[in-house]
Amino acid sequence: MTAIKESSTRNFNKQTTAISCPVTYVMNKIGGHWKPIILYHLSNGPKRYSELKRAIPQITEKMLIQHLKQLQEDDLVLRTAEPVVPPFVTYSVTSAGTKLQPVLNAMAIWGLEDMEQRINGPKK
Amino acid sequence: MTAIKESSTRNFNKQTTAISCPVTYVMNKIGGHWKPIILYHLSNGPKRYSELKRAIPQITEKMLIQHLKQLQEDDLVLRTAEPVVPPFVTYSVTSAGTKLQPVLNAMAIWGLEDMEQRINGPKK
DNA sequence: TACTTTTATACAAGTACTTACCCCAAAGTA
DNA sequence: TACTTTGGGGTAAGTACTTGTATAAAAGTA
Repeated sequence: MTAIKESSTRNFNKQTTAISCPVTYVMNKIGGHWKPIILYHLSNGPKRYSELKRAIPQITEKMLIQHLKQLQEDDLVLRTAEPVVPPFVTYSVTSAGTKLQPVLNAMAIWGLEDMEQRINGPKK
Repeated sequence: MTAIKESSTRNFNKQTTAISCPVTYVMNKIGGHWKPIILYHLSNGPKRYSELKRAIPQITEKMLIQHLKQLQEDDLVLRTAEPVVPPFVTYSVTSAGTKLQPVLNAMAIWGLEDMEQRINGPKK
């Protein structure tokens, strides 16, 4: 997960901004190219690690695991492992993750509308 | 604005994901640590470049200009320059930027609630 | 003349994020 | 024995994002 240099200006800004700006706080949790997609695939119900991997073919395993871990730390996703061999691990969204869905939907709606206007021009 | 390597896998993923995932599309527009803050300061009315700079002391001029440019390209912010010396430049939000405000608010509300729960624990 | 103000631009260096590739355990199966 | 399956871990390299510092133009002012 590549260590972060605590003392960097960048990191300091990130920390302090996240505290004073709730929007940045949210973006730190769902930013990056893969997290919204993972959350989307999990929103239809729990999925196994390998199902996610198949559902998102472009993602590398490294990225998938890394983001799943971060989403766990942020309490948006729950990991359930059964101690069998081969392993059986299931991921699902938590209640906090569920409450986030309307926000993601609102973003999606704006995004779709914006894309459309950019293609067709503003409607009369 | 540091050139982007068109052929990189990363850039390819970014492009294709933005097309198929409207949430990522939105995040590409308002992601980064400074854009939401700039939009917030502009939401209360137009501001001059130097006013923004004073309002956000931690930001470097480089970052401020860069993000303002990107916001212009994304049609979220409007730049109005009067041809005088010294320059007089005003920034304001466009209609697309205004329509984005409710989304930002929804994010802020979720963020505040999430922060609170994380501090006080879940309420009964 | 020298210095200030405003709105930037250019270049280099530092830091973070992503990708690519190789490795592992333990049980089941051919 | 050799190979497959599942859910990962580790390291290095490539790419993007942020910061830091220097510089500019043209008018006004000390």
